[in-house]
Amino acid sequence: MRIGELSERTGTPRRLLRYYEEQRLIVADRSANGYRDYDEFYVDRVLQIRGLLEAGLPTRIIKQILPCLETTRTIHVLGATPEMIATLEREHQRMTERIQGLTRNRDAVAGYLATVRGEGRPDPTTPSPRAA
Amino acid sequence: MRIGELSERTGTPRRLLRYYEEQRLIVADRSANGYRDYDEFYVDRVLQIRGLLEAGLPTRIIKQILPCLETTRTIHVLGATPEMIATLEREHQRMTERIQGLTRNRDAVAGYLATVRGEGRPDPTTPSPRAA
DNA sequence: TCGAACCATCACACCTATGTGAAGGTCAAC
DNA sequence: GTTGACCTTCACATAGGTGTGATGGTTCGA
Repeated sequence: MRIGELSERTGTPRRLLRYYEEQRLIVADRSANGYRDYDEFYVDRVLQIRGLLEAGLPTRIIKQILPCLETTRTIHVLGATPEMIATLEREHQRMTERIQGLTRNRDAVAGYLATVRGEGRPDPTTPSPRAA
Repeated sequence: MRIGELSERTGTPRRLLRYYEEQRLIVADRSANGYRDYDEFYVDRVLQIRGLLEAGLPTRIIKQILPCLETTRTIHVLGATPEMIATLEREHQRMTERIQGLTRNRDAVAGYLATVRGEGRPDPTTPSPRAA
């Protein structure tokens, strides 16, 4: 498929698809006329990239962890250099910390919401933790 | 305490403390000589801000949710406007999605690590999902 | 009274992920 | 064969979180 279709199917501006390519997160074949030609595969891949970006990882790191996250679930064990494994371990660690921090803060927000919603007479649409 | 101490105790560059103030995430008293004067309280507060930034929230949003997250755990129920509650609900939702996305990807990385570490013979320190 | 170590403001610079538009090639349909 | 919808590259712009340095005031100890 060409860039327009990939853009539409992933909800990603063409500009960004070119950017991801520039950052070497994806690689596009070229048809005779120079147009980018994407395999079906890239729909998932782009979605995954966006998910990781959304999660706060920089393209630099995403580039490193992507090869391990084949959407086909065929894990690429081959070619795992020690440096790469170290990077992954570090990043795994960071992701975990991030998740914890986010969770803590989200729960704090949730607690606050429960309180203000309850404000004496509990809101039936949103059971508060203690009201449950 | 002055900015230097707060900086050191929170591991945050002075520059950023001033930036957070500019963004109105924190407010500093001023002593007679014009120096910023921080209450003990701000150590926690700054740490919290950094946690939220680290989690990917922009200062704009952090500013809104901070008043609900008093570290003293004295929840500020007063002055919760409907707009603010709506923002919080939206943000709570986004945080949850973020956590899910992050978790999914982290687990994928973990799975990969478990595989390459075990490379045939499973690594006892990292139980693989199916081995468990 | 001098120097070191603080503090202040201001301002320019950077990086990353984006937006946006210009200038031009390709191709299918009318 | 021209129009319109695609595609290309190039390039400048913006926003948010930071880095860094210039320039100068305050405080304190030697």
